[in-house]
Amino acid sequence: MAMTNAFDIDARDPTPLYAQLERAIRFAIATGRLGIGDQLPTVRQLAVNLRINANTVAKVYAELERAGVVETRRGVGTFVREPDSKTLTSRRRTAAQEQRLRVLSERFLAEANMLGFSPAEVVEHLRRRVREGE
Amino acid sequence: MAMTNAFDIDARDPTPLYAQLERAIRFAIATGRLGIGDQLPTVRQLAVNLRINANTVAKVYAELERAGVVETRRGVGTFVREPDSKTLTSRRRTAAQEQRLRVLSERFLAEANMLGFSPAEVVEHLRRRVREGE
DNA sequence: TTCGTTGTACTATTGTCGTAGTACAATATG
DNA sequence: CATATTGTACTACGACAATAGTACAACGAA
Repeated sequence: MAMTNAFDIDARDPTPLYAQLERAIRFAIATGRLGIGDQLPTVRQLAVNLRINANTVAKVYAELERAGVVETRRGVGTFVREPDSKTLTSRRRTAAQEQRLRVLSERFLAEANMLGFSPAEVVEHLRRRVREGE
Repeated sequence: MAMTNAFDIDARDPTPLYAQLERAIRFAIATGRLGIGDQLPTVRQLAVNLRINANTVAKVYAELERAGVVETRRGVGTFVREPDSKTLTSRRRTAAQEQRLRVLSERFLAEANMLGFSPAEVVEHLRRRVREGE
């Protein structure tokens, strides 16, 4: 059972809860903390854990279902789906994307720095979290 | 002329515009793109540039003023203030900041993932950058 | 079959976000 | 002085976010 639950949600963050949760779940899958076939918490259970409304969780699950990230079966649960072949192949690596990653990274490091984290600390933080799921 | 180009905000991002703009301005100051005493664009001008409502810009300026980041003078403009001494010293490491870093990390990795970069690739990219930057 | 669980689908309510428009106060400039 | 510019304050409106509550549909298991 994938019971490392409680995704990172911050009600004080101005980003909508549903957006935070969707990111957190995709993050968990991308880092391997949630593997293919793993069951996600039930709508009601996760709502209780995160102290948010069940409707919000249901909205996220429905969106992830629509995106093909998870598969939901009534009366059973919600499970991580195998990545679609299209999702994997339709991504060319271009110089423009490298550039955008650099910009993204710079902004990320700067924002973390505003929170009082040094670049080295941030890298270490990320390294640990990405490692968690393998 | 102060700031020619606009700040980086995205209406498609679920994060509220005012939050994006506030972050962008703080970011510009933190990275030195906006120096102490520099004038920010006027409320109306920035609204036109970013194609958002003037009220939204005004809300951000008011918040930054309240936070002591900028100084506003009617009929004149809005200017970057000198950092308050308290602002510098009161940066203790708290659990809330750790939580914010986690949320920030997830947003970052999610965005990078949409560019086609896996979490492991992103971490490696960052690791190299940080090492080079020093 | 019955029962409980899970996802889904509604209604209703509250608060926030963003826009549009107007008016006003303070300042610089001619 | 008058005028334009800048920030501020306010109303109103539509859309969305989040909540609470209820009911229903599909499935597994007893």
